Amino acid sequence: MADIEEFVESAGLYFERLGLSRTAGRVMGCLLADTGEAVDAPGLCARLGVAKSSMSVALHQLERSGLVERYRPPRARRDHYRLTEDVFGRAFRAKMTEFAAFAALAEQGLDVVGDRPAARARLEHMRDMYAFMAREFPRLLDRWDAERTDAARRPDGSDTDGPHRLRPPTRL
Amino acid sequence: MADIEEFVESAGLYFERLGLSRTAGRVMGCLLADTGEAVDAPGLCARLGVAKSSMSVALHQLERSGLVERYRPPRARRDHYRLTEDVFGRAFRAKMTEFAAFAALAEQGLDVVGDRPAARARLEHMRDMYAFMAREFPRLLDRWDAERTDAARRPDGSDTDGPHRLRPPTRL
DNA sequence: CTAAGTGTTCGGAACATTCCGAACAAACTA
DNA sequence: TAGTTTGTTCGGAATGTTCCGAACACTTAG
Repeated sequence: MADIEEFVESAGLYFERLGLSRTAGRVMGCLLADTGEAVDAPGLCARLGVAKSSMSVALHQLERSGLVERYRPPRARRDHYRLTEDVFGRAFRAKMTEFAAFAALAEQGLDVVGDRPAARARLEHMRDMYAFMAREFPRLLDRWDAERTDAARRPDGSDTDGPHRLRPPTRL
Repeated sequence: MADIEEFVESAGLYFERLGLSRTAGRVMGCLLADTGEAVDAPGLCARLGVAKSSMSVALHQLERSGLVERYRPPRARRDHYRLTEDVFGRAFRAKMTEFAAFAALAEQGLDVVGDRPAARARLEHMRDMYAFMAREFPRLLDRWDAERTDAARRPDGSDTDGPHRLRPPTRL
């Protein structure tokens, strides 16, 4: 423990379960804890010991899922990469679309199931529950943002609870 | 479209993205839309065309994740399987543990990262946000249950909105 | 006690995915 | 424009996963 290498590897595992590739997860680990703000592809290749082709697809993956953005510093020859402004908000929003997808799956089931009442009730329950979650989850995000800025306005700790009040609202 | 076979296959894909195996996902599709309440392993094997060994591990997977439960009807020789009482609630709760896991990952990062302020702020943000979600998500489930039973008490449509009021609260 | 039936475990085959190195395309410099 | 650097794409090797069939426990009926 207490080893950065292990953290990067753990991040690889964790983000892999989210549907990314292993190396993409390791890149996330590097961007989160190890490297500074501005990294380039060759640096990440050397850091993780992977070919630049693998790094290319991994970075594309991260870019398309909105977790990482690419930018070109003025007068620079190569692209640089950094975490998106609101990485975790995007990750949560991805979860939300997952909920919507399951609601759609239930809808598809309702289209093909006959009139057996038990199955219909089951699928309607599934559809409504996932739709409810897809609808309410963004509001949870809003609440998080609200409490966060609220804690920033009163950094004396006068708000009630939650660990999120302990820090200023640094826009990571 | 409008084909049960396609729905079962879609369910296989969708639940596969949740970490289950493909056949386990197909079994979920069958239990959701196709088969009746009580199915046995040989029936599912014939229905999906898989070996009974694969079905055994798939059903174990579903049982350990709490989506399916096994029971033995009185005087029956073989086990039967059905969806858990609160399948989707359990699925959501699994998501919640995923949030907690990511909070723990951030904590691990805080243990190994030095005192670079940017990285610390990033990881603290990550930890607090995921902890917030892990904490608040169950309350969303509670709200769902509350509105659902509320809609059941007043099935005249006097509650405001949401598709969940359209059905009686059949405990699937 | 014997035999039939049910469920699990294991080794190997089939399958899909990931990754690397090399070839390719594109952009910038001189 | 020629040459260099950066980034992407592609075929093949390697890795990991899933599935099947067979062998193995365990239970129950007769």
